[in-house]
Amino acid sequence: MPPSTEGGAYCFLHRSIRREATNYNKILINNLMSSYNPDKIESKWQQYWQSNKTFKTPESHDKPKYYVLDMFPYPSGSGLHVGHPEGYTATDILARYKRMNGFNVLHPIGWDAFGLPAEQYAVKTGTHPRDTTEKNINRFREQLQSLGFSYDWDREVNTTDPDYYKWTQWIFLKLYEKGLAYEDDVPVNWCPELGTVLANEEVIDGKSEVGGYPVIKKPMRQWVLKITEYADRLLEGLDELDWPQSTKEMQRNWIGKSIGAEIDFAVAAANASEHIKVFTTRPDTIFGATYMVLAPEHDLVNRITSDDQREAVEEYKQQAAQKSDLERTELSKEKTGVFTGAYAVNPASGEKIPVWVADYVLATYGTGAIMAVPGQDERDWEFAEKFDLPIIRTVEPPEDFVGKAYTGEGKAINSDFLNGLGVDEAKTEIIAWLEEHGAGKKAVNYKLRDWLFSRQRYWGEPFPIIHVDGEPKPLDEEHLPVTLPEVEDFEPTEDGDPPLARAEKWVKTTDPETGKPAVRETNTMPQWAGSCWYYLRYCSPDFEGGPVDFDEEKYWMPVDMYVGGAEHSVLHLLYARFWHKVLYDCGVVSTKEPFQRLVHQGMILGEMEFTGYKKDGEWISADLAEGVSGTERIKLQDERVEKKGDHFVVAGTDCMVDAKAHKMSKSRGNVVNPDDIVEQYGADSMRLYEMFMGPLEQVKPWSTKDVDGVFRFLNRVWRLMIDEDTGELNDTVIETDPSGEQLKVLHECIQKVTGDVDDLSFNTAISAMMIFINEAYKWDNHPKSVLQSFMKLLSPFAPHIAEELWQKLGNEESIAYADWPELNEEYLVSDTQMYPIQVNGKVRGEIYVPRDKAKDKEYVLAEAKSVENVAKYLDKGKLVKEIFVPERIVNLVVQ
RNA sequence: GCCCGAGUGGCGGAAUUGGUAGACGCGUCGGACUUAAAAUCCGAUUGGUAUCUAAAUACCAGUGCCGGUUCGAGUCCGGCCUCGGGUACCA
Repeated sequence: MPPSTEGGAYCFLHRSIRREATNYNKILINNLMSSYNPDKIESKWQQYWQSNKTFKTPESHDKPKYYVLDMFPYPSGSGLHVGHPEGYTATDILARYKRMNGFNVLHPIGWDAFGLPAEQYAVKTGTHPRDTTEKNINRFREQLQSLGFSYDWDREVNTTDPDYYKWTQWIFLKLYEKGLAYEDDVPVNWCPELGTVLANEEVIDGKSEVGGYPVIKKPMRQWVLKITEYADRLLEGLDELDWPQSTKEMQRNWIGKSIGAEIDFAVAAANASEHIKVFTTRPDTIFGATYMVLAPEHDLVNRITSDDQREAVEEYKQQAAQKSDLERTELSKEKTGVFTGAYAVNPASGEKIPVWVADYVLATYGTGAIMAVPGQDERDWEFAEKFDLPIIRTVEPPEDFVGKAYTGEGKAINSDFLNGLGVDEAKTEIIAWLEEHGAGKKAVNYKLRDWLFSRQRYWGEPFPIIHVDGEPKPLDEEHLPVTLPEVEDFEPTEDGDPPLARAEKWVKTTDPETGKPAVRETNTMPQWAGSCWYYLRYCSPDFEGGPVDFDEEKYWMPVDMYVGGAEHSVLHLLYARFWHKVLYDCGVVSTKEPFQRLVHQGMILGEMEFTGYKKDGEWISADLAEGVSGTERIKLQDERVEKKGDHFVVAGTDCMVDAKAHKMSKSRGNVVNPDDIVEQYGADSMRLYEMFMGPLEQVKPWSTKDVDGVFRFLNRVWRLMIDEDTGELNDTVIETDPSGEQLKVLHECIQKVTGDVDDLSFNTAISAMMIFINEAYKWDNHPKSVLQSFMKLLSPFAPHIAEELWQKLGNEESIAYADWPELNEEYLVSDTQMYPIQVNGKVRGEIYVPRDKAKDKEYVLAEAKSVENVAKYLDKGKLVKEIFVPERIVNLVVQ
């Protein structure tokens, strides 16, 4: 994935309890030798898993499969931050859980390793991006392994590996073959000061993110992928996916399908052969079209502008061209435009209407021209009002309607043969009429643009394209991969050509087919390319006959669970779906959609911060401080703040403070480094805490002191079983038949954990395990069978401690493939049933009834009424109704 | 502006179909153990009122705000407010 916010080094002052303890006397140290020691057991089991290849993906297809995937990371220089392990822990729990439930699990990881930071570092230091990338990957791998994730490391993929990008290039050739890749002159973000092209994300307010230099649009020859051809299929495919509604909605909006009509308006000027084609979703309002607008970039502008208006139009075009996209929208409150001097004929009414140029019409959407219907369009109304153009309502607004343009439902008026029809009927009617008169037809439009697929960068996949006689020509498959050439300098050339142009020997080549001189394509692919299909490579990472072995794809795909950040809701997920559908059409894959279920983990924010404001040395309220000059922001410790009403105030005052958890960022200095947490508490605590914080998909503030809670829990688990003096099992851990109570507690835990893991409610699953341990501490014996079952429940969450204790309980095999405990509902039933007794909906008492009477309405009601505190209410009034919900509640209604 | 999501103790959160609001954890307070500290263990912890004190019990209010449906609403319906995310002249 493209780099997101990166973490920096952050040093924790909070020191480990275990570490501190080492300064104390010998006895203590001896004890510590047998106390819970994550350092020791975690490295032991990580080595065990690795040397035994415990998590090697099964080769056979004999069991049901489960493919659980993380969005692979961009290996940045700052290493993992605490956001990464959140999703990774969730998927790891699922992977381990499914293995124990008899699934063949594919749980891989890899590196989205092309990208800008390594290249920028190369520009600055001359270090080859390959070296930077390799170093970063090694760091990431180590960090991931230190968290005990059960990835199959034999299936690791790396987008920068020529053996991988060979197939990225191969897929590009398929796109080219199918006519889905073409060259076009496209305006790009060109920064003259930096002498480079910038990605949209690198341009902020029309200036370069780095240096703040102006950025202009400059047309350049670019590769473009025809994703628009798949717009409909990308839209329809969404329906069957188990994805967050909001993400599907965002993709739908992005594709932006709208159904309407294309209508031709004849130009009523001297040279009357011209037509203006418009797209509209409201053809029913055509009788209200009182003028037309062309985008400033529209081809027809020059041809139809009258001589006396030419100067004004030219000037307007100039102005519009200089505006950045942002300026255009920023100034949107005030509409601008110029009359062309030309008129067109409304094909429905036969009226002559003026044609204007205005930048509120976008050249890139629809036909770049509109029929303006101020009566039913707010923008048109605004424009018409400003330039005093006629307004005709063609839909009758409701009587109580107050406002300008009316865009709602209603009967057609002022519309000749459409009068009286509703909006939908009128649309159908007018489209038929237009088609009949050759003036228009039904049409569909999309917001989705074709995908600009080339970058003027070094660190990306080279295109498998040469140019012969100025024409692009694809290379044959046998010439793949086209590997990146070595260059001295990673910056663009002085002419603005991409860095690859510096590799002259590489660029100048010959056409292998004809022997003619040829030049190689010097653009590279964008970072999205590698991430568009990596999930397929995992199915058969060493396959040499194509991007993926069809049989493996057929078994493993689609991805059953895909977890990653919501920031990839549109682009990555849409591009990957697009490629997947193309590969489906090529017969490379058997599935129409790659990711069946998708979940976004919520962002982890920094620790809660309190900020107070002072002016002239006095506290002032935060809500008053904004915009007041000379205020001073002061970060406050927790104890200097107290809650008053709905908000927090500086202790002892009425001055409000800002209480907020902020996004982690280097500049704010609130980045938490997972390494520090692992060092202090161990990987199991880290995993457990990240899952215990709250629901996976929710945004949550980090709180290091809360890690103590899960760390204590693991200590309690350890001590329940292990005698700290001997390091052996406690005397209470014995081979014996569990009591009914013990079975009840265990099976309640089994039920809760199993259900919660299925629902991804990891936080409540952990809470259920805590309850189990709290209960188990009350027992004077601990049957091994019960503890074994509990260790299985714990193992997906805290695998190291689970393996260690599993072994201490006498098991020789890893717990990773132990059978998940089976729920026996019989054990859940207690001897008595408790009923809360309400009077008029308020709880006034509770009763316990024997199990065999639990559903006996007469009995329960009689018992209920005999409760002293209930009876006193019954005495006061008349019992009018009795509500009895079996095994739930009793409510007595008294008047 | 539009589209999504969320508002529950001092804090993170729980309550999966309308059925005892605050599980579990953090923090805080009190106690036990200890020469002492740490660790550990036990108890209390939404606010208020009443019963002489304590224990205990009872009652009232309480899930962003206002209203509704229901025997019963954190949960359902209508109208707002606040925060977060996305998107923005898309005809």
